[in-house]
This record gives sequence, C-alpha cells and structure tokens, in this order.
Amino acid sequence: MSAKTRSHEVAAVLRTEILRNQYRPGERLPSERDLASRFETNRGAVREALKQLEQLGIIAIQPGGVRVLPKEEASLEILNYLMELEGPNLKLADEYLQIFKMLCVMCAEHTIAMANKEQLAFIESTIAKMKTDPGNKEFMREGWTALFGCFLTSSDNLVVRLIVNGLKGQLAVAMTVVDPKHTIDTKRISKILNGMNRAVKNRDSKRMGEFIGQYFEWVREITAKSFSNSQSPAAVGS
Amino acid sequence: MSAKTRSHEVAAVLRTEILRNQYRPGERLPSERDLASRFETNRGAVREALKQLEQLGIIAIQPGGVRVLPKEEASLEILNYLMELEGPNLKLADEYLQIFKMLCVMCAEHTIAMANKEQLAFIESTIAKMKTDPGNKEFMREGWTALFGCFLTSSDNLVVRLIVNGLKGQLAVAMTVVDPKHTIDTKRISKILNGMNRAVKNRDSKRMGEFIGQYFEWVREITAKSFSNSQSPAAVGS
DNA sequence: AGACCGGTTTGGTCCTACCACATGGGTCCA
DNA sequence: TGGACCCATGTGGTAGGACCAAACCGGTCT
Repeated sequence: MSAKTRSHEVAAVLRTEILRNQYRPGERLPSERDLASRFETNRGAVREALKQLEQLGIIAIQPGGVRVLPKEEASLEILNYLMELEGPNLKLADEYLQIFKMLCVMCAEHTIAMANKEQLAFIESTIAKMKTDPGNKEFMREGWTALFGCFLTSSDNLVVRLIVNGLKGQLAVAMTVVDPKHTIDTKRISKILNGMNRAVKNRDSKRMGEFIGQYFEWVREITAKSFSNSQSPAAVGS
Repeated sequence: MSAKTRSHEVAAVLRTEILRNQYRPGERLPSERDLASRFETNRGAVREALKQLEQLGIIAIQPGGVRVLPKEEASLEILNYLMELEGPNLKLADEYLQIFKMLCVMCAEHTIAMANKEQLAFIESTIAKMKTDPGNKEFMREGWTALFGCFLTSSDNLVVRLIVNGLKGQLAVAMTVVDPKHTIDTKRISKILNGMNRAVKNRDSKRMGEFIGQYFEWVREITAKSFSNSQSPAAVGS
C-alpha cells in the first residue's frame, strides 16, 4: 500500500489520519520536527509530504503552524482516498452516480452530434455486444466503460476529461457496488439498449442522452436497494 | 504573481513553463541541482516545488529524471492556471459554461426539492433583487453568484462541491467574458427570472432546472458572440 | 555486433545551522 | 481588575553540505 518514497509514505499516513477526522478543521498539526521524529525520518521528507497535502487542499502551511482544512475546501482527488477509506457509502456513491450521469449524458449527446463514421460504428458495435447478455454485470461494466471512454475522447472536452481524471476509476466502483444477489431486470436494460441503438442510427443526440440518463437512474436505484437490503455499510463521513 | 514562499515561486514558474508547452510531454526537466542553481535557491526548495507539481499531475518524478506529463492526465486545478495563461479562449470558456450549467441545474433542482423555508425565502429575494435591474451585468453576476452558492450549500453534495472548488472563481470569469458593448436582452432575462420565480413558489424543481438551463444557454450564446465579434475581447483580468 | 563494465548523473535521504515571524505567557501600566 | 505591551520560545522558511542506490551513458572487451 505504502508509497514509492519516504515523503509519499508520510503524506499517505497523514492524509489518512486527516480524512479520518483525527484532527478537527483548524486544528494544528504537530510541528515538522515532531513529525520527523515520529516517522523516524528527516525534516526535509516531512516538508515534501506537507507540500503534497497542501496541494491536495487538506492542510494550510503557515508560519506558526500547519493547520487542517475542512474537507469541503479540498481538491477533487481526495474523493478517491475517501472512497477507499470509508468503504461503501450510499450517499457518496449516489453523488458520484449523479455526476457521472450528467457527464456521460453530456458527452454522449456531443459525441452523437459530432462523431465520424468510425466512432459511430464502434458505439453501435459496443451496444450490440452488450445486448447479447444484458444480465452479465461484468460484461455490462466493460461495455459501459468502453462507451464512456469513447464519449470522453470524441467529445474532446478538457474540463470533463480532467474531472473524470480526478474521479479516476470510481465510476467502475460506483457502478458495481450492488448487491451481487440482485437479479438484473434484463427487460428494462434491453429496452434502454434498444433505445440507444435507435438513437445512434438516427443520430438523435437528445434521445441518446435520455436513454443513457435512464440507465444511470436504474443504476442509482439498484445501488440504493443494495444498500438498504444489506445493512452492511458504512462508516459515516464528515 | 509570485507566491508566499520560495518553493511556491519555483513551482509557479515551472508550472507556467510546462502549461505553455515549453516542454513536450515525456521530455525531461532539468535536474534538481540545475533548477536550484537556475533559481538561485537550494535543492530542498526545488524538491518541494516539484512535489507540488507532481501532486498537480503535470510531472512524474522518477529516479533518473523528472518527466513532463501530458495535460490530459493532470488534475482539475490546472484549468485555473490555463485560463490565466491563455487569456480568453472560447472553447475552454464554453466547456466551463456547459459544466457549470449542468452543476447548477442539478444543484438547483435538488435545492428546490429539499430546501427549508429560509433557503427558499433567500432564493426568492435574490431573484426579486435581480429582477429590478436585469440589464446591469455586475449586478446580475453578484446575484447569480449568491444563488449558485446557495444551491451549492443546500444540495449538500460533496462531489459537486469539490468540482466547483477545483474550478474556483472561474464561473464568474466565464460569465463575464462578454463583449462590454453587447446590449443585454432584458426581455429574455426577465422572462427567465419570472419563470424561476414561479418555479420556486410552486416548488417545481424540474421547471427551475429548465429556466436555469435557459439562462446558461443564453450566457453561452452571448459569450460565443463576443468572441466572434471582437476578435480580441475582454481584458484578461486575472 | 553484441555483451559487459565502470564512471557520471540522477533522485532519495539525512544532517546541521540560521533567519524571520507568529504565538503565547508574563509583565507592566492605567 | 482589565488591558496593552513585550520578549522568550517555537514555528516554518531557507541554506548548504554530504552520502547512497539506482539509472544512465559511453567506452571497452569478447
């Protein structure tokens, strides 16, 4: 788990402690010298680690002391660490899904409107592939990942691209945090896939967006069901 | 524009050079020792600066040399610096506006559906204020900033919050990069504001979202017009 | 031509020292 | 008693030195 270098290690430990609310926002971190002795390393490594955390937006380094910032002011990247730490968390997962829904719909509409023949062909073939076995979760996940990647590339939107970078692989995570016992409503999925297929054929970007939106709404539903059925979760955040 | 500390200065200079494509992706940066002598500082400061840039996602530090990464793999924060550097840029500004539109619509719908009386009252009063002088750009900007902040708080969505953090004050920038000579279609704005007002009164979140979407579409339109009319619009600001 | 080897360069770590300033606690004054 | 003031202490910021392991590069040897 640890990191490549000493400073990354220190940064990881401190980041974890902060995200686990072991320090209250505004509270002072131990001094660089104390941290150095605690981690049995030198002050330089600690300073490098703190610089990273500062760039992450979870601490503020000032003469007089390092202070912890509220999570709400941090950088997008902390979400990945939060997800790792807190485990399944319905609220956060649903927030992810809402964002991904929007981004995906937006990119898909743009793609359908602007794509060249090859891209359209790829999209059609991917949808066709998914239609062969809409009950297989892993299979569907791969298909959606491919589709989303295609939309992302074709829409050529740097802002969206960077947001997705910040959210990294969490799309896959969010979309698979579902009760494995949950049986998939293949009829509904097939309907959506058929709709998407028609939308691509007619180059109807608006309808494409609607069907993709429907799919994400379905994912949100089953995610919520999974959480309410199995009481398994979850460490509360913030 | 320098920074609080030496390492921030160094980081800022290097960041600017990298974002200006003075290094090709994959290319090696000068060694830490060379950078230290170039900036007339010590190696520690350079290392701290490099750690920041690494966290920003624009460089990769490896034994053997520091390598520059392609912008597409960076963190969301670089957009702020890109905007500052490149000045007005229609494509980027429009991408911003699309994202802000989505986020704002989403938060607004959630807010209208869930808000308490005080929040609704604040929203109503803000809209009422804006209606008094829809032709005043600065005035409208303030109003929208207040509204957006309210939506952001009420919707209580950490993911959205962090995305907006990453995009920081660029909403205001993006919404004011318009030809100052452009006369505002007050009729259209008033119509939208009236629609929003009714939506709030009826707690019709969907309609609220639609009107806010309309507003952002209008902003996109006039932004595009500003860029096409005057080939060298708006003072860069920063 | 290919494999091998050694010197050079690179980042990673560690140490000591000094500076400017923010903080906090005590003193002093009103 | 309450407030303003001041100074010792601790903090981060900067500096420069040294050493290590590994990557890199050039030349040599097979």
